[in-house]
Amino acid sequence: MPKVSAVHIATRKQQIIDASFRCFARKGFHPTTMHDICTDAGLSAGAVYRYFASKQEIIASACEASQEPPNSELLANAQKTPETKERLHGLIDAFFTRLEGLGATILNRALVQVWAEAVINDNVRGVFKERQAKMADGIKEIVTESQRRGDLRTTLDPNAIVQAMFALYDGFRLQKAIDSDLPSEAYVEVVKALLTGALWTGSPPSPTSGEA
Amino acid sequence: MPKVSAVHIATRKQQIIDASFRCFARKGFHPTTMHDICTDAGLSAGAVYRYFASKQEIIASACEASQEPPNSELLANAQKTPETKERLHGLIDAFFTRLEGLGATILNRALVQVWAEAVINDNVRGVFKERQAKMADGIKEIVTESQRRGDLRTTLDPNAIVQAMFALYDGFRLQKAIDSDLPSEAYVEVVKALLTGALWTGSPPSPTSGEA
Amino acid sequence: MPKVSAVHIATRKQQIIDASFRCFARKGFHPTTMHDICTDAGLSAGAVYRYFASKQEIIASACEASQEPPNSELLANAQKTPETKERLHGLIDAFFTRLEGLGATILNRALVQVWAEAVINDNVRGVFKERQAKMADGIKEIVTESQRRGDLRTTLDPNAIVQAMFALYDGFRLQKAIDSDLPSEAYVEVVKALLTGALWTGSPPSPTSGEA
Amino acid sequence: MPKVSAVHIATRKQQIIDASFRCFARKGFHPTTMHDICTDAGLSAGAVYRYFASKQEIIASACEASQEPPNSELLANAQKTPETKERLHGLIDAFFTRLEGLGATILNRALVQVWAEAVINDNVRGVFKERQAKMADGIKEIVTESQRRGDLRTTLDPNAIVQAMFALYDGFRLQKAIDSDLPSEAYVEVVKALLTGALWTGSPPSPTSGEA
DNA sequence: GATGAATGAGATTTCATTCAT
DNA sequence: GATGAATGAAATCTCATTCAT
Repeated sequence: MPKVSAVHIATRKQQIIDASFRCFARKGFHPTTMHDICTDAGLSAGAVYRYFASKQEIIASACEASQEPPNSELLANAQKTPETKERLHGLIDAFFTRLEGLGATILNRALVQVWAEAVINDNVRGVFKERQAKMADGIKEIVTESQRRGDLRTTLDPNAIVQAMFALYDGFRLQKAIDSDLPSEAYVEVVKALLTGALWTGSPPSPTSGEA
Repeated sequence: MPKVSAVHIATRKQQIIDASFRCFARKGFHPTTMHDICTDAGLSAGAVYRYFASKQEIIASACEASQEPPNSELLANAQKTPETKERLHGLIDAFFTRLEGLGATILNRALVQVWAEAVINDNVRGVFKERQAKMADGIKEIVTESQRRGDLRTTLDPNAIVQAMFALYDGFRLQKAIDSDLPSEAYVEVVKALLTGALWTGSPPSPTSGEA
Repeated sequence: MPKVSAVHIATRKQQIIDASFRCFARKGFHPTTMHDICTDAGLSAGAVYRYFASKQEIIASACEASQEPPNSELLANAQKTPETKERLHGLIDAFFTRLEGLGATILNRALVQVWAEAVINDNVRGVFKERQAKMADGIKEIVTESQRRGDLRTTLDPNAIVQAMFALYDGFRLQKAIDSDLPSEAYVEVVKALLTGALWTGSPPSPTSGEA
Repeated sequence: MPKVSAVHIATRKQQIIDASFRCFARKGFHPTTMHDICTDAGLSAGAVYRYFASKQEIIASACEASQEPPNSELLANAQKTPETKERLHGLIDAFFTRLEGLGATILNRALVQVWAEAVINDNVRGVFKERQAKMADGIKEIVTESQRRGDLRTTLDPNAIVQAMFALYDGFRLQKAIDSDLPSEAYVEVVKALLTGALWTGSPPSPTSGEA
């Protein structure tokens, strides 16, 4: 019985989280009512409250769920690729490929709501920073490895490089959240070019350039 | 009398917008109550409603106010600088310098709320896209001019380059909204390096690289 | 479940309409607060709003409920009486008998509020005129039949005669709304006398009298 | 100075009462705001409050003003007419002639509001009943005189006859308040006929008819 | 387990009234 | 005297949450 129950509970919880995602992407966290979620999930208020103690708990669960699943696999794949340039391009493709497909718009829109909530809600911010830090660590390894190889300039702060990579990713998700029809291909090319020196075709940097 | 009145009205409106900004940055649009705004502005409910017809109107005004003022001056300055690299660096400095100072944290946090609202609110989204487009146009001129000069690769879509520049800016503002202590210097260096070919120190791109 | 629900809903709606009637008779539509209605109905605000979407909807429902139920039965009874005089007396008795009893004062007072609302509110006026017209049609048949028989002067406009009958009824209800102790008997006698030629005992009308 | 002041005060008061009348006829007492009245009167809130202590006072004044001015003259005129039938017809004409003209619709509509207020407001009801009683007294004299002359049946309660006369008047005003286009002529003919035995053309009443 | 009617605190908004200028 | 900005109590309505069935 506990086994069956556990599966049932997980199913119901997922059903509710899925519904809340759709609602949050459509109306944001606070304008979404419990009634909205119940209707979208096809459950009664009483049923929903059996699985989540409060709306806050649903918001927290949705925030957690909104973040990338542990991408150790992604990084492991990247590390299999020997050449730095191919490795970075592969990483970029892996991330941006996620932004295609039907569920991506809902995910992007919900993510922007999560950001807004992280700004004002200590708990959500805590979870958010933790996940972000974990992901950053994985990327940072790749960056410092690339610096060690002499493919990325060593005078630049590897943390800041990672921040820029996140910015290029999140900034684009924001743009897609607001305009879901935005195509990705040209943007991905630019990101690849930025990270592997293929944008700038002017005079090469002076030896000390970039050392502020 | 009209003179006095007009000034008075403008003052009060600004007072209310300022208060609402602080509230919105702290709690987000929807959890902020009119009571919060009244208290923060030091006015009674009736007084606030003399200047704004509804909470929605205050939100809309705050959204408009949150966006960069028309930065024609910024662009004009950039265009005075002859060399492309200096020009881009100047532009980057101009934008990121704004992110320092006391009000910047409030502005960044409020901006993330504006993004979240733009995702779910047609009116706010409309205003947002319009302003964004206007700013993008200015930047795009600089990008295409740089491509014409042969300083930026012409096979890359200038619109996508502008998108990447926005992403590098907005993505960082998001990070500062969530962690206001984040220092800017190292990040700015990376952005400059990215745009002027100073990050990548590995093998140069093959002639056809970047042509997807 | 639908059966139980339907009965339950009807019961609750009636409970709320009854309470609102008492409140409206006591304080009028606009000075009556939702709190008054909730208290009088013994329900919470939320419960009341489950059955009526707004105060306006309660007012509209009360206005409809305040009007005489379709009195086809009344008219059918009248038409069974062969003699015109008896027929009119029966009709008068039927109408005025309604004005006795406990609920009548509340009904009269609420009705005056409905009149006031009909004057200023297009929707209420529409419903009011429609019901009034339906009732007038029934009475008019009796009047024209009486004229055909030669019992009522044919030179008088039957519509105007019906209007006068309504006036004698509504005008008295107004008086009872303001002074609920007013006795009905003497008044009813006068109405009967007016309609069946028993008031005037002076010289008979000249043949052309009444032809303006 | 006191003389000038007195005139000024009276002028202003009248200006405010006139404005409030228009507002009350349009929206009813309670939905009318002080702002409505100020705007319609072309005065500021402060100015209005110099002449009336509260909205209630304006309502009370409007209620008083809404009632027929002491119609001693009307009655005196009637009493100059020797014959009962002419006398009653003259009285009826005098009353109903007032219902023509531009201001009459506003007056009728406002009057219905006054009735509604009289039902729920002790002060207004008091004033209303007093005025009503005064007017009734005058009419009653004419009725009893007519009974003494043998023109109206003496077995009918003179008070009830007066009530019926009021009902015929007020009931019609109600109808005109709701439908201002309603013509008066046919109705006036019916009222004259009712009161002077010209409606009923059937069998005469039995000697004891009307004695309940 | 599931339901959905009921609760009631709290949100937005209005408006009669005051008072400094 | 006149103005109209400001006040703040109170009204309408919503919605997260509970609990009897």
